[in-house]
Amino acid sequence: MATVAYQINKEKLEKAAFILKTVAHPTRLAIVDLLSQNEKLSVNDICGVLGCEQSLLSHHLINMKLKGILRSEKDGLNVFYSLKEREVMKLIECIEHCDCNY
Amino acid sequence: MATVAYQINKEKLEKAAFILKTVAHPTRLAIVDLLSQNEKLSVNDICGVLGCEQSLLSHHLINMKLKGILRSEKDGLNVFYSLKEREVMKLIECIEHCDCNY
DNA sequence: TTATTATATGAAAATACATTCATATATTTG
DNA sequence: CAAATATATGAATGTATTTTCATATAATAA
Repeated sequence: MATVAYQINKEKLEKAAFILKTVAHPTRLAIVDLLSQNEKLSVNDICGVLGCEQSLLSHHLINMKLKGILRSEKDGLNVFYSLKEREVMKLIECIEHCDCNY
Repeated sequence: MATVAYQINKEKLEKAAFILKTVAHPTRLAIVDLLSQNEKLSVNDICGVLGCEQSLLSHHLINMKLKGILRSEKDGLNVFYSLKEREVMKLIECIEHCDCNY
């Protein structure tokens, strides 16, 4: 075996995997996509557009917020979510250029 | 609720999620990273570098190959894997610029 | 103050994914 | 051909993630 130079930061990869995992779900990707096109949206807005069950959507949103991808602000009855980490938008674009099997 | 323009291709997002999921794992990310720095490596090479159990590594590699991210070629006793879809390298870089919670 | 609406919460059930282990196959070497 | 080496396979197990459901909370409106 050739000696393989390997200087990858293991922590870095674990962090990357952690974030990727959060986004690697059709509904959550759709949320990112939606929020990249709309400054902020209420849970209900998103619910309506995605046709996702309210409680399930809440779980997703809270999870994404917890992981630092989204932020939220309350306004009366509504809670508006927005992209906190706009970098993740690029993931979708990046993947689009892939020519993997599906 | 404001009418939200939503013209996202659902299929596109499902495909993206599918690929992201494949890569969203520390070991598999490390494999991508390794193979972005080395044209091709045998299972054994990777095993040695990552300190990953052979059978588990095989599972990962075959899975990634199945999903079109890697390719493999046999040479005697060895099987060499290489990146088929080099675009995925960019995912790691992209994520690095994120400032999410971890 | 009761009803309504929007969102969150938590536990349970369902599903998917990762890991291990024992073993198979295929190739090379003595 | 037997032994050794590299890789693959598949079933069993363990673990994590997703979904559902019933219900709670909080804000507003009647």
